[in-house]
Amino acid sequence: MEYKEAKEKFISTWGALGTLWGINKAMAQIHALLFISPDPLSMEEVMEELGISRGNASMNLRGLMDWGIVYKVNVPGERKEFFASEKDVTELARIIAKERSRREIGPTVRVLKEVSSIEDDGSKKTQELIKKTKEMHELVETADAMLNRMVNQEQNWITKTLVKFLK
Amino acid sequence: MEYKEAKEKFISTWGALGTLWGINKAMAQIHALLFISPDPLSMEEVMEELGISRGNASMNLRGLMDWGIVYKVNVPGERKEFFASEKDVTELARIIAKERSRREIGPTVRVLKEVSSIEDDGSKKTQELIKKTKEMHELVETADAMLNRMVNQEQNWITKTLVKFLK
DNA sequence: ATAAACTTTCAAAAAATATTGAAAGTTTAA
DNA sequence: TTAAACTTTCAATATTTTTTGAAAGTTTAT
Repeated sequence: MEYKEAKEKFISTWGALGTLWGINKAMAQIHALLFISPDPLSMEEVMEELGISRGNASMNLRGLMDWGIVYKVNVPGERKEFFASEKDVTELARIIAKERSRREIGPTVRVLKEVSSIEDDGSKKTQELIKKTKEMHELVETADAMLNRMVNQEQNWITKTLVKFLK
Repeated sequence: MEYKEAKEKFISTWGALGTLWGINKAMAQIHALLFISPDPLSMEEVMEELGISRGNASMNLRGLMDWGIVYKVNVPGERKEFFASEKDVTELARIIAKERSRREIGPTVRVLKEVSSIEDDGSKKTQELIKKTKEMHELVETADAMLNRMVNQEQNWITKTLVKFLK
């Protein structure tokens, strides 16, 4: 396997994984392409490399910028815009974890909290609803907090400690 | 908010979250319904509660059984089949983490390993591809291992330790 | 102020995914 | 063995999501 094949394999695999995670194929592939590109790419180059339309490239590049994992880069002497991906994988993980937490977990936790706080009318089904949503609330909150801590501040201590157990 | 509203809110929120995670709406909603139901439900009851067709209920119940989070339950004196969800949230988390790891992370890790092992021809772009896929490989593997450890064996020790930091 | 170079927007089209419902299949009781 | 009770399958349909491409918008150079 040489460069071209490897690159295509990486891009398509990343795209497929993205799909499973609710990120559309084009967006995941654009990210993959920029991630392995040594230099920033223009929209034209992205379209060309991935065989996608101008509109698609434009919208998904903006999507990636909204996620905070792709930046516009100014190339001196060039009029058009160039794009580059965050290259530090740990920073990438930090951003993704944070954004997913904010966009998905947050709203869910709020509903779970709300539902688990309804008045107990004494019926079996109400009690079951309260009990289960309370448990779920606790689980989701704990998992979310762990994830955030892990990719954030206490990163080093926790990573080091956990790594001992993983070896 | 009383029972009916709370229940509907929980089911629809869980369904929406499922969608974001690549699980279809019906499947996530069936799970939510069974999860808060004090007793096992028949296919008929599931169809009725969620307003979905027989075929849809059948296929998605099977899907949930493939994930290992829903079981058939035999109700004495009844001919039809009844279904119940795994009720322990930590067990639920364990099963989901394990299955996602097996189905999604595994194949991705394999490709990353393969791509990062191509021969270095000395070119800048090949070197960047190797470097980036190696880093990504390491990150994904570490995250996956952490997740698995966390929901598995060393669960207690790690949870206790982390919880100190979360407080 | 003009026009060339470039980007964004968005309605329409295409593609992917989920759902239906009825026919085929299976199991159970008598 | 028959038929009723129930479940599964799958082609057709509906829905949702993604993509396109051309018109509208913006920026820059002169």
